[in-house]
Amino acid sequence: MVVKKCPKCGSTNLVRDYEHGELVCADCGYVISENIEDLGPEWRAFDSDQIKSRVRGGAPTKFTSPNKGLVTEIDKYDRDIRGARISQKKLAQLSRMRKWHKRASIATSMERNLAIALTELARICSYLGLSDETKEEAALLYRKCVQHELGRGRLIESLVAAVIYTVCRTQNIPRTLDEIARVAGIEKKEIGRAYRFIRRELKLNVPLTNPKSYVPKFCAALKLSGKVQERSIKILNKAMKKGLVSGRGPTGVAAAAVYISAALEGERKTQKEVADVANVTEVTIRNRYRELKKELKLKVEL
DNA sequence: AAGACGAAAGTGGTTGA
DNA sequence: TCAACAACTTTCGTCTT
Repeated sequence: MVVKKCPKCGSTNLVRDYEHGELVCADCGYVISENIEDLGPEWRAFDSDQIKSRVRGGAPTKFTSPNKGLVTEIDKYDRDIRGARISQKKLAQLSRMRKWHKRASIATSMERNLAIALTELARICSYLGLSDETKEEAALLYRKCVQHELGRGRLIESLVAAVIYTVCRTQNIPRTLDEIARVAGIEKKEIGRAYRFIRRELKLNVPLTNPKSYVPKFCAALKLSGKVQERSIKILNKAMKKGLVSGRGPTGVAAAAVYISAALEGERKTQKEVADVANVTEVTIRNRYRELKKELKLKVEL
């Protein structure tokens, strides 16, 4: 995979905001591109040699389809290979073949489980606006869970939700347990339990949620400028050095930083507006805001 | 009238015995 | 499994713009 760097500060710690198609530097807040390009393999060919060398590659292996994308399908183009029409009798036969071919391909119970899980996974990812890359990562992790026989005595859906949550955390994509619980239709408590379980069993090292990754999301929702984003990131960097971040809810910290930055940049939002998009209360914003103001000696004029 | 502020009491989750 | 604990929320009264 191509590792991109921030042109401003050189950091590789980039955060994606898929809802608004932006790539943002987590260290200085610089907005790198309006449209996130496809980071997957490039299948273009520029001359005939390349065409020859690449044409037999086929599509990239997909973890989201039950058979990893390597299917033999009987198509629905009811002609023989010369393009002549097929008789009614043959047509019925073909349709039966299609049916059984399809059934045979999801025959074992594990594969049936996967088929259900991956459908659900695709649905949730789409609702959460997650990229294909993230979706594939989640599908891969789900397969790993199945191999390790996690998920026994657990709803398929809660494992799927937990896997998605895990991948979002590792990829620094700002999605809260609440958001995932809402679209998955599973209780937050249940997802959290499944999440801790797979983290323990697979010995995953999931980093703490960085408040910085929420900044682009909140700013976009509040229609705030890139200036505010950069400022928020700066504030959060300082806050982290002072230890004002650990132990506190990442959304609350991020919300306070955005609230302060908006005021400093003359794009003031009310505490309630910020609180709503961050899904915390005004009181929490006030508490974090007070800490930040005190420790960082910020001069915020009302 | 609306927003900002903070105190006090209540809630749900984590942790350590 | 239970109790202590910290973070967060709810609620409410007061002050500021």
